[in-house]
Amino acid sequence: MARKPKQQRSKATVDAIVEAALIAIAQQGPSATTARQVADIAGIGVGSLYEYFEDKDAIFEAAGARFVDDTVAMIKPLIPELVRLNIRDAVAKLLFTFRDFLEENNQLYLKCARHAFSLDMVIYQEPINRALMDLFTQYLMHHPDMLRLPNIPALAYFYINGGVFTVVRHLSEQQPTQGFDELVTVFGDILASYAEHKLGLPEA
Amino acid sequence: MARKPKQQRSKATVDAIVEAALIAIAQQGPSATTARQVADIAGIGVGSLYEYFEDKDAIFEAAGARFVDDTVAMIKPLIPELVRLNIRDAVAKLLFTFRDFLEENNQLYLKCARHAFSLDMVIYQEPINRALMDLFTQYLMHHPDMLRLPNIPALAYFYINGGVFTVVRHLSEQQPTQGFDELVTVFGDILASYAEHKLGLPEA
DNA sequence: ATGCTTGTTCGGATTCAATTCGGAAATCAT
DNA sequence: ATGATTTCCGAATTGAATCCGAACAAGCAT
Repeated sequence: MARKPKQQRSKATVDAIVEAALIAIAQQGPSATTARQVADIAGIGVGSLYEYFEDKDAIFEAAGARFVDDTVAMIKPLIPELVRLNIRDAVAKLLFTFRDFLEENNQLYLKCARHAFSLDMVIYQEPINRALMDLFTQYLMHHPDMLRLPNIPALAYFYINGGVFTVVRHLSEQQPTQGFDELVTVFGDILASYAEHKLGLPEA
Repeated sequence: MARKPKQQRSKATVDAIVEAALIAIAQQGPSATTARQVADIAGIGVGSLYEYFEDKDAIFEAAGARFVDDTVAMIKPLIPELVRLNIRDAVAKLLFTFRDFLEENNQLYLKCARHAFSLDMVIYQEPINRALMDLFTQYLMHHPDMLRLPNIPALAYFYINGGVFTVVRHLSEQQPTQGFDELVTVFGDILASYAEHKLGLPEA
């Protein structure tokens, strides 16, 4: 970004640009949105875009960062509560909250997330994965039996990466083959089965 | 523009364009590759690109289609063999074969796959999912006990979508947190645990 | 308030990639 | 081998991305 916004006025401009980028991405995806469109939506001149952003990609990265930060901010406060639930309930609570979050603002974030899984973009989502990994870890700490599970890192890797992608894809589906509820059940069952099968029959 | 190649000569040109597109995408991703680069790699003039493709996106779609067809062609013949194995072995065999396939040609396909998970592109990958779904279904048919499993469609949806994404992401990882082998083990265990937990203790 | 410095906005000018198109070259059919 | 068809191409056009210096606004003394 060429400059740092010093005054309140320019902070608002940067903010308007990021918001506009999210709207444009949701509407048409990043590759189809032009700089002029973003400027128009933000209600500013084209040239102003480049005062605070190196190029179009930098704008999209900032928009992605906004999404990621909001997502993390949604997950973090849930952790203390989720950690006390059994696996199925924790998974269900998390997924329903996540869905509601993605559906907000007329699916603004869901429609953006559709474009976020190019593995080049995915690095910017790392904070989300870290937050979920944190949740996973803290859950294990509150259920020490589960620390005996084999392959915990690989399990978490698959569950988190595969889970986020699958949920976003399912919610984006035009005509889903099955309901979200069934998916939530399976998500919970898979993890619970793994734990119960590998350990014995714990879990209240 | 958008003509059909009639002669052998032009078929070769179209082929060269598709190959060139795959190479370019692997190197820099679609949004960073220019029409001129593709033409240069293919060893043809820029204008020739537009004889058989509407625009740059159409070229990328064709490249994607090539990848998808090759992938399906890799999966299909495996099915009869996989269907006779126990879950863990079947999953392992499939994943190792899939990895080798992605690693071919100096990771050409792996490096392309990195860019294929934007959910706009993902529709073109549907044949891959169908092939995997077919494998899943036929596996169940050969192990009829498993037909009693609850939520099979949702299970398959999560397992296939999440699995493909996770594998490609892991293989693309610069410095993986865990080995591919651990991931394969978890993939097998997760599915086997679900089956064994839900049914009783089947599976040889 | 006034003058000065710094921060901000903007749109015309520039640059570069995508796409078009008409003519030249190759292939085909007779 | 000649006319018809197919293919190839690169110069010209188009449009989006980016730059930049003039014009405007805010901060801050005095």
